[in-house]
Amino acid sequence: MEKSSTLWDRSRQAVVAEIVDTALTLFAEQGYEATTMAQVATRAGVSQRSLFRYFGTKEDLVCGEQDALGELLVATVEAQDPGMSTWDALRAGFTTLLTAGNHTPQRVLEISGLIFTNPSLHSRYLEKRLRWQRSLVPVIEKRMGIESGEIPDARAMGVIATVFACVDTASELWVRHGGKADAFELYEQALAAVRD
Amino acid sequence: MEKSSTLWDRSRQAVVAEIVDTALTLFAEQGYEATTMAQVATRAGVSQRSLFRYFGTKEDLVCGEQDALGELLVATVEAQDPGMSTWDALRAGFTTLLTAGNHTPQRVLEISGLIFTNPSLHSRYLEKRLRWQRSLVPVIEKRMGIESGEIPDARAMGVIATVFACVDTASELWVRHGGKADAFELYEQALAAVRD
DNA sequence: GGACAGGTTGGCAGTGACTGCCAGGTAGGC
DNA sequence: GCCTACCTGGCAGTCACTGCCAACCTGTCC
Repeated sequence: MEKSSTLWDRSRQAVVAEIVDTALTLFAEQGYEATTMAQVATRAGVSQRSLFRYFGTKEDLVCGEQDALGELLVATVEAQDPGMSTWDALRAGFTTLLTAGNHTPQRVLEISGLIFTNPSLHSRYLEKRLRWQRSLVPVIEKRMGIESGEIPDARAMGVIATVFACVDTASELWVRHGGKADAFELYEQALAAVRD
Repeated sequence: MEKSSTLWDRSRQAVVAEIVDTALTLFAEQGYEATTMAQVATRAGVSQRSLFRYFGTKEDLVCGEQDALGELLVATVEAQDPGMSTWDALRAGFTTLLTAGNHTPQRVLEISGLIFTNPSLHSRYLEKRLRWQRSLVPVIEKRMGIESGEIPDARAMGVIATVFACVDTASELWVRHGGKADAFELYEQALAAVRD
């Protein structure tokens, strides 16, 4: 059972990767909006119905793997030394994400470019990021010595939202510099301006 | 020409207001997703085609007026005394927004609730907010004594994004407290936690 | 080897948001 | 009254996405 499940998983992973690949190629060729799911399905050699089973939405073709990264982020932040400052713990989390993606820098730039230039993709991405923020709340509350209630604490939420805001700022500027700027440096600049 | 345009504008405003009203009623009755544009059109007494001419998308039925508020925000921030700190200028902008809406608190709560509970609405809202942020960049750069280039400055973008993050935090918590909390106080808490 | 059960795939028909096009109406300037 | 211009409604079409059903493939138990 384990072996077969692993086998299936592997073939599934391969199919998913190939679909993403053809999709990104098509997006690069014709643009995101102009590419239909039918085209992606045909080119990738699966039925449209199966395509929608693999990726619930068209946007997931681009930001589908975000969910896994979110869990990694939360886990990493949670694993940081409790003595470390909240800011440093969150930075450590994002630093881990930087190296966790299994994509080449070119591909990351390509995907990020897609996300930042396409409104519907961008909002989808923001929505996913928001889920990360929510799942970080208890972790950060604990770290800040705040008792977790049913409704999050404004201080914890504010800190989390701010770090994400600066990360987002850095990402966008990194993309607009064509990947030539140092994203980490941009993040530090943004956060320093905020915290004086 | 002026008079007639005003007349048209007025009737147009009335139609728009009535459509929004029926839409919000339907959303409250059946939920946002479960309500179709055809229903809204029929109930409001316009054709589906005209409904889509008034509101380009279903989401605009809820967050359509945001664009006007964005311009007001930028204008207000720009009009603040140059001696005032960046943070205070931005706060002044949002304070103006608080009183600018022509809705009752109940309605604001209803709309905010819709936005925060519905993912597609929420991301649409975030996207609009992002456009506000972009248009604020030159204003804030000037205020911070930074020369505006083609690509925004990380410090200015970071500060703007942070203020929006805290405003968003305060709004969400305000909604989750059923409108019973002081949104302004929540904002101050969030920002204070960020800036130590 | 053959029946069986679980999960996977493909086609098909449908819904709902949204758009382009065309015909008809309606208000304002002459 | 006439013409121009804009607004409106209806119609048909596209596209993302879903439910349903039949075919299928795979490993299992007899």
